[in-house]
Amino acid sequence: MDKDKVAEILVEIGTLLELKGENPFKTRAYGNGARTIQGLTEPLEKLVAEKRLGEIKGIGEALEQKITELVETGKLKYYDELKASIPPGLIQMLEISGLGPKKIQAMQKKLGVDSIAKLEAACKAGKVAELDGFGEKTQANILEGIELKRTYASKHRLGDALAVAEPMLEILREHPAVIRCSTAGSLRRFKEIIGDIDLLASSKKPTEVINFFVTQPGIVKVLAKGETKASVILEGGIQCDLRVVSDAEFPFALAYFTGSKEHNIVMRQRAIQRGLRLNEYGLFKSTEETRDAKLLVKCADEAEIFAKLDLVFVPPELREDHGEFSAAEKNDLPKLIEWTQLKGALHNHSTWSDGKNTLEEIAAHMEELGLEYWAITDHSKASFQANGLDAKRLREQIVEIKKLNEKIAARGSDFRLLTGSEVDILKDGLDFPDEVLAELDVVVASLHVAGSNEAENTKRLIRAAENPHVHMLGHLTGRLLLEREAYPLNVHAVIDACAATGTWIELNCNPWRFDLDWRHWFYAKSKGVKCVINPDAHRNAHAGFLRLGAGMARKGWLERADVVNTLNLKLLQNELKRKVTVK
DNA sequence: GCCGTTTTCGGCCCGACTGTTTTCAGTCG
Repeated sequence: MDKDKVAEILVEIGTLLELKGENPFKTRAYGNGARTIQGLTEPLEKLVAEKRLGEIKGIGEALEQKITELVETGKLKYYDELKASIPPGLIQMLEISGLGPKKIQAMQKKLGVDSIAKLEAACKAGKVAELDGFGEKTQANILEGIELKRTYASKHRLGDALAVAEPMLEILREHPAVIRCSTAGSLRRFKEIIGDIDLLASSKKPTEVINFFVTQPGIVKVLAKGETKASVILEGGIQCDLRVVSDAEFPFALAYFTGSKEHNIVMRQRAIQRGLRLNEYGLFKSTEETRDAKLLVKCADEAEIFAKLDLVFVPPELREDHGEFSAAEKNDLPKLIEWTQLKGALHNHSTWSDGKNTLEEIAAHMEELGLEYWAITDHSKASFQANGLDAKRLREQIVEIKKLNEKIAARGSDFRLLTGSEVDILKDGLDFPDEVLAELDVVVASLHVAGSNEAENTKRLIRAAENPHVHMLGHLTGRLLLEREAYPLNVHAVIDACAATGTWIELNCNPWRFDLDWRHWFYAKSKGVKCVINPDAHRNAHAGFLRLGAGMARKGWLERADVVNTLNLKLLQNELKRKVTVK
């Protein structure tokens, strides 16, 4: 059993224990264990075989035993029994906003409610309101929560969230009572999937800002509204929370609400170790919880908070408790890539296959953006649904691109389109023979039709990496976020093959993909595999994905030198020729 | 369930908001 599956089961055990009313710290231990396992750089099987799991912080005796059983037998008796003892409907009920383990337990015990359907019926019959600790309002809120869950998804892709969050932030920034404002939460950390949008503002008149916020157009429902905090649902169903604090509190609140929760826990612990107390209002010279301004350690921004805890500034993307503390202590954090360092992209489409813009439109737009190059890598013929090119059309396209480049050069511009193909990885090799691939500037090899056999998929990708003409593997795992899982694949084996052959791996920055996942780049980087941040653009507006892709690369701790398309055109062209030469 | 320059037990981050209460429990982030 692989580590993702193990982590998934540990998380589920935590949830099930929560529903049983277990000690919250015990349930959290399972969640922590899951994150630890997921973040391992060594293969889990190896750690289990060598009995070294217990040496890892956060994995104790109980977790070691359970993980070992899972890895060695693919099953866990404790988990099966636990799962059998809890109706699956209860887990779904946990997803209803406002319902937690305690209320769910109470309703199950007293009303026999063990599914959302039964819960809805009990509310409509007025039975829930009669229970101790419940009332009319709670009952109505549960019904509304059921409706909201039905209507709206609880998870959203980063691109969709940014599209509504950034305009809202601009509106707040314009308000005269707002001093500073920022996104926070998973959005600021650039998680590929976010639950809700967190906004933070500082002001001397918080209530005024809150009142302004909840009356903005595009808000379909106000969930909660207090003096300093409001929660609303935006059109499209994304929840958006705003907190308003004083300007002196702003850096502390920003750090706090940016999280992650795991990162914050370590921050607080570091404060306590230094005889200080950290919360969202400040850092205090006290061992007691306090908000006493006389005890406040003033910090003008987040960097000063980190400094007081003997850390250098940790960029929001790295705040996942994934090793940022040990690196920040030693001033050993990576100098993360900036999206403005990207000079072009190497995987894009045009009207020749399934793209929406012509070669001329693409060249004009990308040059206008200040980029130096843009590779046209339309689909190969096996992707007939995408109007893939055969060798004849591909050669015609090469001629067109060369002509267009000559025109661009004639008016004194250094911008260039590059010729290329996103060649399909078929069952028995690539969709073009080597002599055709040899005519191209850029070759991206992608697996579009994968099988269900992990070994087979892995073998196909490794064989593609071994081809001297293939520069990079495209969207390696084939996942579509919130829609389709990655196909079964031994990612580490493919990364190893790329390391051995000098093949690059794409970080496809279409917000549906973000593939390869940021979590794998630690390993890829450790093996010396280079990244290419590609928008896989099907229309000119998709060039904007580059910014998101750079954010994902930052989450994967990548620096400028790790990313091929930070090179200027000349250096890039040298690199593109290198693989064939060394073979 | 994990952990230990407060070490094998007793903590574990903590405040805002809501709804139900009349001082607090549950939920959320």
